[in-house]
Amino acid sequence: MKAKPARPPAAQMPPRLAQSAFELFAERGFARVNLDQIAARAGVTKGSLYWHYRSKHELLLAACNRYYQQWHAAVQAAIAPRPDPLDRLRAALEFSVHSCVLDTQNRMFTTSLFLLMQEDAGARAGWAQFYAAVREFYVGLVATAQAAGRLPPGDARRRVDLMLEAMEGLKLRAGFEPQVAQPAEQQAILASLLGIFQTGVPQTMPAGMEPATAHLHRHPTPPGRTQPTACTPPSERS
Amino acid sequence: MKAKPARPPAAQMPPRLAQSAFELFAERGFARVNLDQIAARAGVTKGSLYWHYRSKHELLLAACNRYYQQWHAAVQAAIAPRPDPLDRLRAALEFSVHSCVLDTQNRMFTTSLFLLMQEDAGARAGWAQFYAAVREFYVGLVATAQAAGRLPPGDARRRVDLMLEAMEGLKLRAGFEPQVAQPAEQQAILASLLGIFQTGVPQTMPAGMEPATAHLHRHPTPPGRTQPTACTPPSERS
DNA sequence: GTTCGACCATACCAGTCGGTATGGAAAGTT
DNA sequence: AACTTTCCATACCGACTGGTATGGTCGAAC
Repeated sequence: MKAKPARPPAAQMPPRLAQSAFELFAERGFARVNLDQIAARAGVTKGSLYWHYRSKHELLLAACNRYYQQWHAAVQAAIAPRPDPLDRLRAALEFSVHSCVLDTQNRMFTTSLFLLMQEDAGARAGWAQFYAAVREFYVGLVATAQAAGRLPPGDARRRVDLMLEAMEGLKLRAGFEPQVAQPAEQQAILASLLGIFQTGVPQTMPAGMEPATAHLHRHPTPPGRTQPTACTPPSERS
Repeated sequence: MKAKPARPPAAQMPPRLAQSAFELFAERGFARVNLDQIAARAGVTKGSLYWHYRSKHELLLAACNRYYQQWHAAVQAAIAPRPDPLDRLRAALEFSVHSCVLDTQNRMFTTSLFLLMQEDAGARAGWAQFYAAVREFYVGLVATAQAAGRLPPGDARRRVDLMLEAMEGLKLRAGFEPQVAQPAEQQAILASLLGIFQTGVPQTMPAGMEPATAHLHRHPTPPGRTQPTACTPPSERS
């Protein structure tokens, strides 16, 4: 029996702190987390934190690494059991959509990180490296599926870029339109994303080939409601 | 000659404060702007600011309205001279891509706003209203072009959603991959976005129809570099 | 057992920021 | 002119935060 708690080996302190930082940043955002909270969750105090990390900013970069590693492990696990190339792509997309739409920690952390990127070159570089890795991952999936004849040929990299942009935008949209989290909507979004790869070269329609039924399709939005009312102007006081 | 500066009419004070807030939020982000700076840019002091606005948060909503109005005016001006439906859509997309990729104020402001949305229902509701207005605007453009036979038929709303998500993701990506701001790249991205609307119903390719030339398409990424190295772990100190 | 360095806690500092209290000037009303 | 309302400036408070100074503890080497 050991009377004293026997403090944990110091070697695992940096990862523990990084994990605490990641969790808290993901829960409240970078600006709303202070160092005392991060240290407390890791079981130490701020003084110890500063022994392992130079600043709050350095802790953020460590938290980014946790995020990268966790994403990579999760998506690899999601596609591992699938042998078919198109199935692997679909599984990866399904996992990504699901996590973008439901995982609020993911949303909060990346949003917070994007804000910091605006003024922090280190965070920019780190994310750019992560994005490049994700892109290569998806390009590999798409190219394999194309080579296997499960997808029509086309510029895989450019389509992956479009898909990843839509994925990131979807994550933001899920923050204020929660209905995209419904299973049916998720499936429809997944189909849209998959459609990016399933289409051939887009056929451009020249001017002048107006169909006879054109007059049947009416402008679906009443012209009077086109102005964005936005939120109510808060300038008037009671 | 008037000796005194003759203070401006109070009626225009709320818009001036909202504009100052918008500019500063767009330059530095919500958390890094204080009320003294906002008041100073509007030519008053914090005490006066609090006469017109109840809190920093209320000022944020007012700044949102400025953003909404400015976006709407700018995009309307961009498409006004175009009579052809497809041209109007293209012009709107070109304007949006251009502003997403180059306008760092736009990027900073919306990113900051997205972070606040995570915990502020008011900001969420305001943005949702703005997003709905933008979506209806684009759905109108697309439906008109479809009715005129300049675009193939298809679910306009769902395609607009996909396009808007990609647009928002593009804005984020432009923050850490500045090469997307190059004109040629902008054009390519514009083509990708337009392609969302120019494609018909995506043709699903069933399994087993492997083309004879499948072995010619090689995996374009060397398999050894698939692992994301991410940023260097900052846990080790010198 | 002494020493030394890695590791951690306590206390504290210097600065910042949102928000308030208060009084005075300008403009309108009677 | 006297009075009220609207609008704005000054001064200030209280809470919080990133970062530091300093001293203590524990284990291992000698």
